[in-house]
Amino acid sequence: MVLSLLARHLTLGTTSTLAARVAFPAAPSVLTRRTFLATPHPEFPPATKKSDGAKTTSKKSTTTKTTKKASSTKNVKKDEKSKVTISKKDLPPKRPPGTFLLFFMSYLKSQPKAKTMEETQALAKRASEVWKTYSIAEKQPFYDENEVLKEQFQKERVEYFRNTSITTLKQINKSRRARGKVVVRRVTETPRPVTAFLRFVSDFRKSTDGQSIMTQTVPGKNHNIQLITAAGERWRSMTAEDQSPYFEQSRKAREEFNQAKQAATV
DNA sequence: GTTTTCTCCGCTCACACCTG
DNA sequence: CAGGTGTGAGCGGAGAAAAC
Repeated sequence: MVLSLLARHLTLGTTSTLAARVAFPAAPSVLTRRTFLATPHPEFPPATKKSDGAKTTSKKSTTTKTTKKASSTKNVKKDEKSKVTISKKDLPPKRPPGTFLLFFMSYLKSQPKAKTMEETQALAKRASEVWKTYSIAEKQPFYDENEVLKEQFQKERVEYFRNTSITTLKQINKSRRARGKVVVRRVTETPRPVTAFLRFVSDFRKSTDGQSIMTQTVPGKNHNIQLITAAGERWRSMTAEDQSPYFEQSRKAREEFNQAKQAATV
């Protein structure tokens, strides 16, 4: 299992061929590779998520949850004031169907229509069986189609966030939260400038100390957490003089960011 | 709601700082 | 004072279509 995950990662870095994708079907493409904070976070966690302790899980902490809930209630009045009617065209573009779904749709067209729920389920099962027997060459057209659709989707999404007002997004998210769905997050085209400490973390990562931490194996502890913890200790032990270049860089970046923001609003 | 597979993304951890 | 900003590995789950 661990080996297969490792192999998957190694493969991802160098190839995006169909062969690799078929060998490791769940592997995301290099282009769409995402990091936690590069990705916008939900303003509010999904209602179903719960904390189960300090361990690394996909659950949200309860404290964050309650405070977020409180701020949500606080904003209700504001939302009502700026209420807009949401039509279908205001909704964000839908994700494109995956390779299997593209195959599934074409498979359904080639089969007699299902008359009952049981028949539909049987069709889905048969489709998956057929899909599994397909060779790489036979799957290729579906991967190609999916690539085209994905590219189109990325463009549409950028366009959508560029043209959709905050009021509309708030209205959409209000409805989504009510249904227990994850909120739609605006994709920021110009991320905020990096802080002094984060600039230091980036340098620390490249340093010999940082590199050695990343190659150490401590069971149950993420390399990255070790690295940032060590970076925090180092940061606190640094003199103001040592820290000043980072603060200076941060200050400059912030100035530029603010200037660009001002220029954009004029 | 149910079935299928695949892709994408939310979330976790640590840290400090800054903005709204 | 919450949340966004950077780093990234890795897990879990939502959502995509179609039929009823």
